[in-house]
Amino acid sequence: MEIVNSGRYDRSVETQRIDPVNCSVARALAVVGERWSLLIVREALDGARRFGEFRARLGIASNLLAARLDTLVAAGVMRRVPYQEPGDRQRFEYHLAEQGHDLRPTLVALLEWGDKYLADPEGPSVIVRHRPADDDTACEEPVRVVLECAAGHTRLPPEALYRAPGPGARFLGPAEA
Amino acid sequence: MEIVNSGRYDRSVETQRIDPVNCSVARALAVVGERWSLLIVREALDGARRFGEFRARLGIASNLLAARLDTLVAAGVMRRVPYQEPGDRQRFEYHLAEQGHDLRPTLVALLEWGDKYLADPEGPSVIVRHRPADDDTACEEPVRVVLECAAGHTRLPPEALYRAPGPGARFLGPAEA
DNA sequence: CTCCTAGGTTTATTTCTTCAACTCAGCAGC
DNA sequence: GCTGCTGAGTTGAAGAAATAAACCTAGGAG
Repeated sequence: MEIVNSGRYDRSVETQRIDPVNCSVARALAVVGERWSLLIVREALDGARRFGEFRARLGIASNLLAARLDTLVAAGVMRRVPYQEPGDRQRFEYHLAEQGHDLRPTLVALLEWGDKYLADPEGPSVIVRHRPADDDTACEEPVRVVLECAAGHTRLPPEALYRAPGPGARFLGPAEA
Repeated sequence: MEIVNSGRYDRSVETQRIDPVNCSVARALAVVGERWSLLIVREALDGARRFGEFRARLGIASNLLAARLDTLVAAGVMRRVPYQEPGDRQRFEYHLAEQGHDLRPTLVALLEWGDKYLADPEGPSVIVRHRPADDDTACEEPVRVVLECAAGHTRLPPEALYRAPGPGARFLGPAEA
């Protein structure tokens, strides 16, 4: 029953535990909802790649960091990439895979929420800005996350949404509302 | 060697634990990063209000549900509201506060990510749609989360962002990037 | 030959989850 | 007025996970 890939426990994508509803939010949380996972991804998005870098930035215990990196690699969020400093042996660093980059909106949303309700009295410690690409204007403006529907209505307020069943819907509970 | 800042981070809620960096993401996760919190908020956004409703939908143990609801109420994400069914004693139900509604973008982002990478073979089980308001067109189109900068550039890809220090920035680690 | 360093393991202790059983207050039926 | 039922929780034991700290390992430097 153990799906162990390289270390002790795994239960990453096959959790069976925290997936009481057939919902992608639950499945996403099964992968990145563990205690340090999103913070690791955040640091990776900010450029961290090496074990010690994550460790120093986050203050996480090394065994937990190792376990979380294993989970994230197994889930395809990060890749384990060998490198070799001149005059040193081969080691590994951890790069974000596409899946990891795609967590950016989630993290921006969380950051925004935290800034709004839990900010430091001095203000936010981090601002996400628009990095100008080659042909783009050099805007550097702060970035926010907005909800937009396929018809083009944008900046929808949270109340303007509702959940509708999709093709994979499965109603297992008694009270469906 | 441990960089963990000794005792300066009690000001927010009761975190104490997962706030190694002065960052709103970490603080947000201290509030809603516990194992069931976001799922509870999701159900609340979908209309759940009563203890038993959350319990039936999520399959969570009742003591944990009670504990999480307490945490969410203490953090201001939900409100505990008395109600009384005719011919029954007073009980409490749990309504989302504004803070809770503002988690919607985070949940949509997570849903989108889960749909992209972990979806059911049959497709997503839930689609978030635009609910038409009174004066609005009845669009009902699916909703996505997009990144938009203050200069109006919208649908930014994840790579187009970078983290810049804000007013409350505090650099405690060695490598700042 | 020993020390240093990055990148981890191992181990012991504390804390959190889970599951199951139990409480509590009011109502309904007998 | 006693029994049982229901929704909303508490309590307690057992297992899993988090934490902290010590330990290991492979190569290079002194």
